[in-house]
Amino acid sequence: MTLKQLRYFIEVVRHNLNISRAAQTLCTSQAAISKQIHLLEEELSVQLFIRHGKRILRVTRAGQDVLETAERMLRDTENIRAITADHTDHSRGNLAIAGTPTQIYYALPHVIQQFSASYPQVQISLSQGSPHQCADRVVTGEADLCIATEVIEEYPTLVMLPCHQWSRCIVTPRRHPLTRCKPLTLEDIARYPIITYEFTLALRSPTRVAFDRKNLKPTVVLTASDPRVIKTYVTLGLGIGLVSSTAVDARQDRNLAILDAGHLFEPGITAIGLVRDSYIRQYAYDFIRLFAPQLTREAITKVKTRL
Amino acid sequence: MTLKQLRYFIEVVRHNLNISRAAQTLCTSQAAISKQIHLLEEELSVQLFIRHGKRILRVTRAGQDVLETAERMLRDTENIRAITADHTDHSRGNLAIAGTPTQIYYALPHVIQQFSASYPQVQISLSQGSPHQCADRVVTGEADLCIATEVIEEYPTLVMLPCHQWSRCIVTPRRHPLTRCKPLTLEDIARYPIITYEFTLALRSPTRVAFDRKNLKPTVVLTASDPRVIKTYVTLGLGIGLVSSTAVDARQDRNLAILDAGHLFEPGITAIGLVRDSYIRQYAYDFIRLFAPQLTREAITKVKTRL
DNA sequence: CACCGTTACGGTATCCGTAAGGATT
DNA sequence: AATCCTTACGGATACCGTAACGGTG
Repeated sequence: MTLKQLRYFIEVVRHNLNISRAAQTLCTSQAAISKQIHLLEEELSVQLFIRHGKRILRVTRAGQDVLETAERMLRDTENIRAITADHTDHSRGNLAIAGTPTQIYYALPHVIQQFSASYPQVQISLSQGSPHQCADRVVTGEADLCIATEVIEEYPTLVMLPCHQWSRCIVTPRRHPLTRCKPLTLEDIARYPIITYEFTLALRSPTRVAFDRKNLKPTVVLTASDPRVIKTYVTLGLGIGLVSSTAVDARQDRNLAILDAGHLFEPGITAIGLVRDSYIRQYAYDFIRLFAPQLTREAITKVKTRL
Repeated sequence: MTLKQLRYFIEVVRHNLNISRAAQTLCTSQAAISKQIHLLEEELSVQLFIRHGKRILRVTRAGQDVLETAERMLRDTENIRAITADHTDHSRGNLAIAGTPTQIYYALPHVIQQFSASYPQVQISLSQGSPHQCADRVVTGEADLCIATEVIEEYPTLVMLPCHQWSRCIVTPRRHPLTRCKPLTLEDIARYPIITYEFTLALRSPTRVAFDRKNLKPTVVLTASDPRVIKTYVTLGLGIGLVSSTAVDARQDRNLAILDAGHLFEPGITAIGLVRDSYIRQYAYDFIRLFAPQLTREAITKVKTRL
């Protein structure tokens, strides 16, 4: 059993059981991968794949179980690299962050500015996506951490650290009838077409629950994951926006009216996601502390080692 | 980075930084190990060892951190082997149990008899030692599980599953004056020289606490980890024995008087120890259930994944 | 002097890439 | 017909064991 064999196995599974494609990303030949996997299967005397002739159809049960452990081993090789990199040079390295657009555009710029000042040698890479896409990137190792606008619990290897609460608000064109509703109620809101995030009105989401409780069925005319998109279409008069308060700013959004809706919906929670087994470099701890001061190194280790 | 390199590194550390001895257990040459470790250090661009000329003095801090992760990786290779073995043949394999003499001689025989009847193809190996030695064997991977007479919390990778409570008793030669003390008190016991386990009267142990509370300072004339040894010397009149009730049997120990002391000391707890990350084979789960029926597969996984 | 780690060297085994073969969609 | 996995083969590479070298206690 070699790391290479496990690596190949994992990459084939990740490429939908296509050895040829896996070979491309691994910079080797199909034959090499095929051979190594056969050797692995021989050594373990287990079929990892169910084959039909010369096609790989799916992963066996044994293969599934092996896969989980192999993935941890691969993560551990990355951990070892991170450990040694940390020991040779604290201040140099990469930090890949996956975040939702709200975080990337509104919460992070200030944090990253500060961080970059103290760690000019650390290359930061940002990628944006839905909360689940972000979580995915962390689990697969493409990102070191994710910052999402909700707590994701589907992944056993992912640890979510709650950071901040955030409330929701309604944005409308200026002089919109809603601006005269004081206090603002759910009934008022439900009267107008809504533009909001993809998952805001998903089943059992806090907002959906709030409307359901009053038997209101608001219409959603448009969804987007980027609050700037939402605000643009609100300006065009397509509907009213239901977004996070972090995504609005009275000065920047002068062409919009901002109506606080914190009293109408349960607050949301921003959380940082990490892979449980992953080694966190010193500067990553520092980054997290800039984002959420209560998350000290000790606090994080505690959450990571317990459940 | 290869598994071989990590394996070599770990084994050198385990052999007190002696490459030559490590080479023996690894069935290879000193030169091979030396080279691979240098290659590893080069790839990671980190010194794993502090050397003085051609002596290896100690492990660097970086080396320590790498070691921990490397050990998990090695454990994971064992896990993969166990996984695949489980899928090819549920009923064949090894089960290495480390236990204290009390468990090995008194609690386990019946369990192992039953187990062996349902899994005749599983080779059981028993090793005995002090609770800490047993825990050590599990942590280093020499044993799959340990059964100890106390809960050991020093090892972060070790998960202890409480199984049974046990009480203590006093064994004396027949017609000993103590047999006439009814009810038996701590003061009575403290009047005679005591023969007991090594750690029974350690600081803050339940027994020590009981004596301390009454300001009694019993004398211990002899300690042993094996209750049969203790009983032998009790028979010879050296003193009275303070042992676990599991270690006495009215029929087998006819030449001794057995006095229950459950009302005088806090009960002890028998626990099974497992390495958190380890894959547990089906028959091992079955073995554990034979020993402690409440420890189902689900119960164990729960404890293993949470803290 | 005994022990030990490092370096050098030659043989072997392994692994890769190319290319051909065979199976499936 | 196109795609894809497997097998075969030759060459390059990596690895190991032996042995000599250089430090250390």
